[in-house]
Amino acid sequence: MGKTPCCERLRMKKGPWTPEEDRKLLAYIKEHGSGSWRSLPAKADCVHIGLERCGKSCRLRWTNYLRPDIKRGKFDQQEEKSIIQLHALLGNRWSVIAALLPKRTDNEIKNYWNTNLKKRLTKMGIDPVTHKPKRNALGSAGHARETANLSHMAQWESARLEAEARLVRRSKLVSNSYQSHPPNSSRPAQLLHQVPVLSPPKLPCLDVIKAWRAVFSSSALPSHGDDSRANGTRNLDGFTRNSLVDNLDHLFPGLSIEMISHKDKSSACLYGATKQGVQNDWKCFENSMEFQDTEAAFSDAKDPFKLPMMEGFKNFVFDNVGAYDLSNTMSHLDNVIGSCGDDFEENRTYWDSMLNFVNASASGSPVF
DNA sequence: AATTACATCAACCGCAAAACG
DNA sequence: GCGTTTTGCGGTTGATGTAAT
Repeated sequence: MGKTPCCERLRMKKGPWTPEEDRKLLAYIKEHGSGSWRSLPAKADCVHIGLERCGKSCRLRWTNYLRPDIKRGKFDQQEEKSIIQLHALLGNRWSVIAALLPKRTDNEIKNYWNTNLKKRLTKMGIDPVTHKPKRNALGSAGHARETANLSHMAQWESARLEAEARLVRRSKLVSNSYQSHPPNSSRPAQLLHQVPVLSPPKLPCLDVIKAWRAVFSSSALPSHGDDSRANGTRNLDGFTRNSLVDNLDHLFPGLSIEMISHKDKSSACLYGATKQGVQNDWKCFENSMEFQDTEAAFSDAKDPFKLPMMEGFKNFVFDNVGAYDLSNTMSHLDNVIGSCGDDFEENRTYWDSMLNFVNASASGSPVF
């Protein structure tokens, strides 16, 4: 490598962008689209429109500042929480984190982490790299086991998150292409085949920590001794809330699911979306309910589908996803159970403490 | 009011991977 | 298949704003 930076090589302008430059770049993108920076940079195009910036600088300005779908300003509590949680799982993989935080750029998240969140965690005696209390850094045998298992969890979840991020990115690509090339335009037909068709305007949110906690908080996983698990013939009613979500998410990458129970609000919501046939048509399922006692309702492992919302979701799955191989579900479930293993309590405690300190800090702590 | 220290964030840099010719 | 160029990412810098002294 060791190439001369394009800005220097082409004697392009550097430094802060002026409103006039922004206007010119926006005008260019409006006319040509934002898909290909290859066609925009430094050669004749930028100069031609009076923008003496290299393509790299243009792309950066667009992706981090000018893009219309960027949310600017202060991060709210939920976003802070998500950043901390995702960083605990993914480390400094800002692009993946940004893909899971709608409307925020990786640069913005990275800045916010470095200037704000990292310091807060340090002040609280929590190592911002490991996300563990510093006094436990040298830890015990139990800690080693916890770390090993957490690492395993992180790898597993990380792979899934990256896949999710790829989907989001591809969906944005489709969205951009759609803007640049409306259906009746001369958009190359090739692109339509290359890029999987996803819903441009809305992808379901996936809160990974909630998913994690759902797995590790579940008292509803079927027991190993459950005979019906072996035959692979029983229907969805045999599965519990958490294993259903977990398995559907893995078996059907196109089906995104979020299911949350809010203890304090005594409510729950379930969200799912799946692609319909060969059309650009996504079908969504969304349902929420109020309960007298959510905890009791969801901890009833024996008959979770008495809940009407679950009944509705089950029908949604059968109607829109169709037949699938239950034996895969079974083997995956075995893996889930296996990975939970003996460290179940330790992991649950870890994530609970993560959430607790964020929640506690948000309400009155001098640090937050 | 002036100076200094600290915080913020847009923008740059270098690198690696992907795409191109 | 290979060299070159472009793209995307994470780390870092430095200009600017704000608070403290």
